[in-house]
Amino acid sequence: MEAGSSRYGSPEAAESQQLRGTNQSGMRDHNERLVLSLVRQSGALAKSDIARMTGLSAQTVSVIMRELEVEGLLLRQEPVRGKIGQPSIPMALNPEGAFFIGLKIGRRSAELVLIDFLGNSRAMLQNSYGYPTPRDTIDFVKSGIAEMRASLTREQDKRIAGLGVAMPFELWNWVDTAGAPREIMDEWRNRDIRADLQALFSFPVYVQNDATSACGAELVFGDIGTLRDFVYFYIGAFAGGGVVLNGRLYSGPTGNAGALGSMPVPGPGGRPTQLIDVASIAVLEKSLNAKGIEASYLWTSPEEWSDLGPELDSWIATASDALAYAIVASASVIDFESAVIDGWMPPAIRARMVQAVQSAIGKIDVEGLRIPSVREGTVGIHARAMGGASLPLSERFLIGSTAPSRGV
Amino acid sequence: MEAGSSRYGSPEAAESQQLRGTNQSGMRDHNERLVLSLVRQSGALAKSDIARMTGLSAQTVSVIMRELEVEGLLLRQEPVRGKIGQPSIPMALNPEGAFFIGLKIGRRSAELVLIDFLGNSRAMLQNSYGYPTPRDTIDFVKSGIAEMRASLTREQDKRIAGLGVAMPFELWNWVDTAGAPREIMDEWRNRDIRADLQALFSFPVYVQNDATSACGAELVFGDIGTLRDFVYFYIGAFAGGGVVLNGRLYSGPTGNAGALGSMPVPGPGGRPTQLIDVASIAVLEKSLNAKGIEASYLWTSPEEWSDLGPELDSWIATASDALAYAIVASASVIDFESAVIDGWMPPAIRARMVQAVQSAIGKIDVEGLRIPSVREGTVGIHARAMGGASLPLSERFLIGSTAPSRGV
DNA sequence: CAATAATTAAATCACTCTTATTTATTATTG
DNA sequence: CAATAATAAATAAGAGTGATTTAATTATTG
Repeated sequence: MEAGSSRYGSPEAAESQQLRGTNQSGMRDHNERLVLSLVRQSGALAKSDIARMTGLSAQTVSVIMRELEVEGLLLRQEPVRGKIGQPSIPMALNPEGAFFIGLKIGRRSAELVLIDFLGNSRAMLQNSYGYPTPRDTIDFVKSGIAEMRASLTREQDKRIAGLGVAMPFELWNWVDTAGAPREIMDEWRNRDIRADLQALFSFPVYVQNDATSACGAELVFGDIGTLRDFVYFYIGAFAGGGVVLNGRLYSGPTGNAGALGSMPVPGPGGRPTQLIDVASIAVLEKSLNAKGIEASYLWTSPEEWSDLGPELDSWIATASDALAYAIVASASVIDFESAVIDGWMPPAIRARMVQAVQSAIGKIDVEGLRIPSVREGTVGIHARAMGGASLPLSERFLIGSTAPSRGV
Repeated sequence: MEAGSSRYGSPEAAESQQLRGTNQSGMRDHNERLVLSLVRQSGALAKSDIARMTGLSAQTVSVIMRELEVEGLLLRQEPVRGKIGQPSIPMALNPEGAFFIGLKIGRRSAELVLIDFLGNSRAMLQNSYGYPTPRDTIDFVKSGIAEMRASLTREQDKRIAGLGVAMPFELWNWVDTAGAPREIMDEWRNRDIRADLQALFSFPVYVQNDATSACGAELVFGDIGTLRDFVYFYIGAFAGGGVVLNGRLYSGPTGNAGALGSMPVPGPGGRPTQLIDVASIAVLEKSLNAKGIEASYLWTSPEEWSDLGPELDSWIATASDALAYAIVASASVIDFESAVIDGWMPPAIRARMVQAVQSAIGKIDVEGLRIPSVREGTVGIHARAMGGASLPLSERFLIGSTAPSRGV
């Protein structure tokens, strides 16, 4: 069985690759998603605002938004007075409009998160382990989701729109690094985890690369302003990335776009190495362990690391040099506006890394390029699970990138 | 005046960035483009084929294709018999359906090409120079296009759909390399060449990066089979690239996507350098000149280079190492299916380079990546001018990437 | 009260879909 | 080999959907 392309995907992944025609329901669907996307971006918008922004007629927008209000996806806000003319009525997303579940499968732990339509976390569960097994993971999901659903009203439960799973690319190749038995890893390789989970639930189940998911969380829930094209790095036990093009998460033909951990970079002494070998928490842990420093709190308390001394400083330095290099290389493939860095680390450390990366970029020859600005991620440590949850949200309620032309 | 984003673009570039709604004419436009794209890809297709491929109803396809036939864009072929049922009538693109003009502005010469709807070259003009000036370029375009149009019937002339200009990113930064006076280069910087050309013609004028254009030519006219995602390298006086995502040329938010010449790569001795500094014809020329070998025929006869000896061999070796590295780095940003290499060189040399690149990739650590296959470009030396011409074709007749959902 | 802007009802228009029909061809039967 | 059945392509007619246009209503400012 071919791995990869069949690993990631959605219920309809198979047919979506084909070029399809558009009909009226496709047109309406597109316009509805457009309205929801704009309202999400702006907080709240009046129908007349939407009409201006989309070029649709006021009447069309009126019909669409009334329907979205009836469906419980939009909430009427207080009329805005003070301007000439009839006061406008901003429409905001209804937090209770839909719910989404995200699952992150990591090297040391799994996370389940339940979020509402605005991306607020409503419940979160964790499960730690030495290494993940399919059986335990499915048990965790089964009981965890049951517990979460018990906290919802019947009305809310009906509005669960899907489960998104964020997991690493070819997790079964961890044999060496994770200290897991080969037969467990082979189980991961040979099992279709998406299908197994789909069998448990009536809502759709999606699977996506974990770092790509984190990137999706930044896109949908993060504070990115008008940013529409960026490259994203998530520094966890390993390092990975994601790519946003034209306001849309781009996961690539095989779902492995943004495999930035595998980017070749000049290592210590100029010898080429992979980004993941210098810019990951696992490397930091190893260097601490080598000095006899116990560092398991790196995994357990990402909100606050204790004083780490010079090992941390030199890790930040080498990791940032490599990240700077990877950003420049990425910018020569796609002219990203920004590079966003987040990870399983305290915000203060993240801020130091961003600063270090910015100054490291200054030392690289960037002629012929527009260098993306470097910023911190705004979602933080739970970005992967949140990103999993963002997947059904995007699939169901958000718009694709290239706007179909409106015609004249 | 801000350079870059305002440099490249189309007549409607300003508004197209906005998220627009879709209406019926947009839907029809989309479906028409879809039909034309599929017919272009397949050579000729019956209405029933299109209906199956698009998911549109047979009747809808019938109406659309009849109209395209009346407009002279499609040609009815001989009915296909031998299968059960009524014989199908394949519809092919009408070569006379539309005409396009491409202009390449290069370091040593400009090229004008007139192509038909199938991409066949109908006329080609060249203008050599030490360095390009805006005034001479516009004169060349004016007289060249007048000459080309004189060869067309009145009917054909009416079907010219646009002019596409392929020129380097920030051409005015050639001050050092091209030996051109600063004031000429500043003229390039401060002038809006697109507007100047647009003033001369009633059809739309587009401008795009030259290597991106070459990539577009490969996409639209090349023999790429079902390839839908690839990274493209064009090795000319300088080196540049392009990116195709989901079957569509991706030029990026500032039009500088695929600036692969600026990709940092390990140079001779492991010191980081830019791809352009090892993999460009200018570098080859310099190394030949250093040995006292006159090499101006590199520019004048790209179809056949004479015996070049060891300098060529070592150039191919270093260039290929760097290309291999750039391909791996690109693959960690986007999981391209293929890397396509073309350039201003004889096909035999191109073939040697591709082979060398393939074996060089084998020596790089590619864990966690799916390595794209490496292939030769199929358009060849005139890819940039052809790509310019492909720009109005794409804008007017081809489909965007993400298929708008068809709805249920 | 005049001007302005938001909103929406009603009528209209454009485009696709469904259904049914016509036409052309191959496959099968006696 | 002629007659019949099966299959597939193409299209006409009518229904349905959704956006647009037009015009009216409402709420506010100055």
